[in-house]
Amino acid sequence: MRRDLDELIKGKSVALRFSEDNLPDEQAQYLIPLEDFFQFGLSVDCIVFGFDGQDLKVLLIKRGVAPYKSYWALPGDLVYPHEDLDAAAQRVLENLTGISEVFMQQIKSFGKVDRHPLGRVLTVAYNALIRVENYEPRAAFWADNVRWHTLSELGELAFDHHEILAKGVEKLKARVRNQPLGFELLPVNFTLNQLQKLYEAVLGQTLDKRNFRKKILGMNFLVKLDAKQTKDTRRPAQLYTFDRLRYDELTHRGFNFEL
Amino acid sequence: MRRDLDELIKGKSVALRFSEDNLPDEQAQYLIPLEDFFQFGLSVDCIVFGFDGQDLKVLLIKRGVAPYKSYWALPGDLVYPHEDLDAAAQRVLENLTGISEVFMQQIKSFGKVDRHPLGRVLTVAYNALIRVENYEPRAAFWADNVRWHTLSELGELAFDHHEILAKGVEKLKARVRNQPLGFELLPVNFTLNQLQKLYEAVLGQTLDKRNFRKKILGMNFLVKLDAKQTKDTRRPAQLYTFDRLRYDELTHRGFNFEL
DNA sequence: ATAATGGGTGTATTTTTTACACTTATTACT
DNA sequence: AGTAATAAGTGTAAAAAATACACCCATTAT
Repeated sequence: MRRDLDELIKGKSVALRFSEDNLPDEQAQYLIPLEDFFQFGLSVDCIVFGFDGQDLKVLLIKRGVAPYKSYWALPGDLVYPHEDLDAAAQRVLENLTGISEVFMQQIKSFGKVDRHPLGRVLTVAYNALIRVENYEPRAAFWADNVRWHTLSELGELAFDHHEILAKGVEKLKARVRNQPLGFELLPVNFTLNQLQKLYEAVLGQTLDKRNFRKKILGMNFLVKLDAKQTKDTRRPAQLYTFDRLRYDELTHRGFNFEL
Repeated sequence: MRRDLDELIKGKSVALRFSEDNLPDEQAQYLIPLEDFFQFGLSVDCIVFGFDGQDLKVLLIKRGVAPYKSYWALPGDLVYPHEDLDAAAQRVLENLTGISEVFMQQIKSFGKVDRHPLGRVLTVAYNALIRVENYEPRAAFWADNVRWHTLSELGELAFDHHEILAKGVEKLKARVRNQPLGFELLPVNFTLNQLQKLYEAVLGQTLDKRNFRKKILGMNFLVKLDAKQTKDTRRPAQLYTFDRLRYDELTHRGFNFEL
């Protein structure tokens, strides 16, 4: 196919004038050989993290189409030609899983020549953090199935998604050391033990309960609620919520949240 | 031009078989509409940092071609269709400035629809750190001029390069807090005062001399040399060099280099 | 009533960070 | 040859942060 396209655009150049933009006149014309230019496919892949109270999970879809049909893969697809990158990430995730309006951050781009069997496709990976309670992932479009996976129980993934996922996890770990986590992954109201479990899951190490509380509470971005947890627990646990304003203020000052 | 290309590939799809790859047989065929696929241009932009002993500098080229002819810009150009991304960054930098074999890290991709006046071009930005002494940048290809610029003295840049540069500086600052800097930016042998000046330039704050030395020396990746600095200074300064092995060992253990 | 379970609390010790001022080796000048 | 000027170099005490550590509490299930 690469060759088909090459054939199609070979030798063709386009001379352009841009009347509408603000370039000086003599610069507004530019001759460009098509074959140098529009040679690339562009996709986005979303690494969707969730927390079930115990383990850090990642959302994968089972591909219903070739290539890599019936392999588990990160939710991802081609970007539309007239769509911004960040918007594409949101759209693709919604199309494939039904999850919308999600906190997302660009992680890295992957551009090996042969990473996609159909041609030269660059993919931009995004980390997404979601509250599992808020979303019921449902397979759509060409996804056969959608499911949360524990990081330690992954089989072979489609394309180079294993490498991409590893990078996403690495970035998440780096992030948790510099800014508070939980806004996005925990329920709006949560207990300190839930928060600690989350940190332990992400960092992959246990933390001292008293020291953790001292530190977190000392950062002053948690608000103690009147309510307590009423669930099946034994002693009811104090509920907290994040003080977004206070947090933004702190991050703006370059505050360090390292545990 | 967008329209010209649209015209060219409109309605065309390609059915493919991949005999050479390792996909199961029934997945090896895939029908793909061309207009969804090869719609994107891909470029790399290099943010080249250097240190002159006083200020942090960035290497810019003066564009000799439209668009943005005679604007200062980050060295960057289109990626070849059969070229890996990281390789492209090295090649582009060498083509435009003569600088080769450089330490580079991918920073971020920029993909706004309108960021390039000629069409949809995604760019992947790289941070490069170089020893100014080792390279004599010379303009080549379509570069009219190449020059080191101080960060505080920048005019308007081509494309969205101002945004890209800002991101690169931000990442450099974040990096200097987690791993030692200087391997790439300082001469092989250097004095502690040079190293301190570098840290101060990157972090944008002054540091206490005694505390800085205590900290840096305590990390044990500096080797005291027999030589002293013979230059025009007053009292001759002790020269040091980096112990690369020791440093790699530390980074591998997740050591924290924060000042 | 009681056993079981996860929730909650404080202090002493060690380590790290910070603040701070004078002496030394050289060059340039007279 | 003496002296002024300049950047290099050095240690300690006080404050802050990190760590280690063990028991009581409020509820549910039996």
